[in-house]
Amino acid sequence: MNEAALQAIWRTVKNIPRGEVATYGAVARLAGLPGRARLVGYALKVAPAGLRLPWHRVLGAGARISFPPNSPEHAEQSRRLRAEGHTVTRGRLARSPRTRLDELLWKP
DNA sequence: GTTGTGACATTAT
DNA sequence: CATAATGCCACAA
Repeated sequence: MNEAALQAIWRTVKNIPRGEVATYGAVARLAGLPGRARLVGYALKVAPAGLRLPWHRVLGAGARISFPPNSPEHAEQSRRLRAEGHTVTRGRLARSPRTRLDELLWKP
């Protein structure tokens, strides 16, 4: 197992502020694990509930929700994102054409 | 050991 | 828009 990496990922996700979001790739980079986006998905999957991670703020490339549409997880993530002021359309965060994705992403 | 799968990303068709 | 090819790697079988 790789406890250190998981810890780094969990710590990073925990630091994403309310109203901000980050991609799996970005979280991996910020955690010092460039190129290991898949590990982030795994880390979130196995994260202890007690950590209270804001997992809903982690999106796929293009600000897309990485759960199948109509899945309970997808619904839950959408709900939480909307609760933080975002507009979710067809599984993605709404962004006007002029607003680049970078503007929505968490930049520490 | 190998193989298939997956909360992924990027680039190229 | 959709696929495919790579790269990545933990895990289960």
